[in-house]
Amino acid sequence: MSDSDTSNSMPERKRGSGVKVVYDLLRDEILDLVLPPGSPIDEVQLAERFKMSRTPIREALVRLAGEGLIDTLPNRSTMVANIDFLNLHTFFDALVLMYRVTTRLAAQHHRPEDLEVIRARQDEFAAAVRAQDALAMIATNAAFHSAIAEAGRNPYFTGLFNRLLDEGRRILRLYYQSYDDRLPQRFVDEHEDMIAVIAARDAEAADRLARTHAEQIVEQIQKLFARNDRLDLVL
Amino acid sequence: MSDSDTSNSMPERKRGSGVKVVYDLLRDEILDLVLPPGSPIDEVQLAERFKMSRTPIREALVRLAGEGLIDTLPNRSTMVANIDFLNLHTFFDALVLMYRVTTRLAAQHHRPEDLEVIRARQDEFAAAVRAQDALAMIATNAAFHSAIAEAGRNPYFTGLFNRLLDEGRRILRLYYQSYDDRLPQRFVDEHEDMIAVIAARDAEAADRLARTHAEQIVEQIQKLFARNDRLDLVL
DNA sequence: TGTATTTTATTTGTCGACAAAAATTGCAGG
DNA sequence: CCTGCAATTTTTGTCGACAAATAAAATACA
Repeated sequence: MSDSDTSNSMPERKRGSGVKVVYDLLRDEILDLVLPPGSPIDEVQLAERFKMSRTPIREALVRLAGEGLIDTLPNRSTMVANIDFLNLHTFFDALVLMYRVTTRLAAQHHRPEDLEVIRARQDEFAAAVRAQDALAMIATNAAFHSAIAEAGRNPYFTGLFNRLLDEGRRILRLYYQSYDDRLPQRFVDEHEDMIAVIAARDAEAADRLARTHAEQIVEQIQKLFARNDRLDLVL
Repeated sequence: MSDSDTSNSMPERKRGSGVKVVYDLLRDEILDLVLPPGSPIDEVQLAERFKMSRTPIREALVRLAGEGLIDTLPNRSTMVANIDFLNLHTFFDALVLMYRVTTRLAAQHHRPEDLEVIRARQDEFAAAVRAQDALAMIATNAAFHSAIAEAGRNPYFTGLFNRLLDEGRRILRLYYQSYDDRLPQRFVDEHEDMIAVIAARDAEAADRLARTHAEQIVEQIQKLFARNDRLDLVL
């Protein structure tokens, strides 16, 4: 055996890092649907899984609840937040608007180093499309647009937008785990166009492109829904 | 003596209510600048002030940190979040856009009972203007627009908008506590116009009105800043 | 006197335990 | 067999205590 577990009863974990570990992992598991919507969350189970007290677990849960990723009834069980399919249009409205405004702001306020990051994300997205890896497409697409939003440098918008992208990741994964459609190559091309107009600092064109791009994505999602709604409607 | 403190060592406080009490009060004190930006927050002091353990205090602080009302350095002191005067334009951008979109959605999706609430808020705002109570104006104005946003029924937008209104409350209070300018009667009239176009379900007019209204408020704030900047510039 | 280093004090993160609330089970009576 | 109540188990909110990390103070040394 290696030296990693010889005389080691210390937690080997730095003070204050516990919450972050739990928070990050739970967050990923929720967004990846490893913990599907409605799953009960047991504090003591998590406590023994991470080998720490319930206190840091609880703090992580409070933060997740603050972001709307888990629902917590007082004195009652806490569970992974459900997806409100009945009001999806509010999600789409917000998503399209944030696509537009963040891309527009990126065209206005980006700095040279931002473009490199955006370019890198686009390359990753293109690779995912080539590999026809639907899950990777979802993740890299979100990262691409998040990078654009960061270049816009408005923390209020990036905050909301990242939350929307997270929620979208959950929604898409819900369908792409059974149907591995490949997102069209067109999205890759549109991303290229978006990079071009951002680099050219053309705010109007950026807005226009982002809008049509977002609306196409929304349409794509709605198509998936229409196709699946007659199968597993479990209201 | 009455029977309220005879044989009463019970906390007289319901289980689970502690966090909410602390959260609500701290939140109000932060927004009202009773706790000015940069104030240190001492957990144990709060604990003895509210006569409870540090645990619920901590949970309230985590939630406040999630909303950006306090900043918390790991293993270091936590303090009331500062106002980023250098990037106020990002705040204004977000505020104007949310004014527009929430008012537009209210015109599209409001129900009859929403109008009654909005009307009530507007009356309160008008009363505050008549009384020339600047602090009440700030609060009732925020409540008025928050009610409009609720009528728009998009939780993503209302969430961000309420946060922006909170931040605006802090910013305004910072100046109105020394300068009790009276916000012009024009705002009252514009509010009336907004109610009218919302009731008429005229989304375009609602958008237009909200935009000019918001931009006037921003202008008002910027005037205050220009006037005060040459006095207490403490960079 | 000023600076570096050790010592003390304060504060924060974590823990185990306990008590209240809800969920579950067991039981009695119809 | 079902229904309503009592007892038990499980789960959640709170507490006091302890230890790590940092800040402050004290001391040593140049």
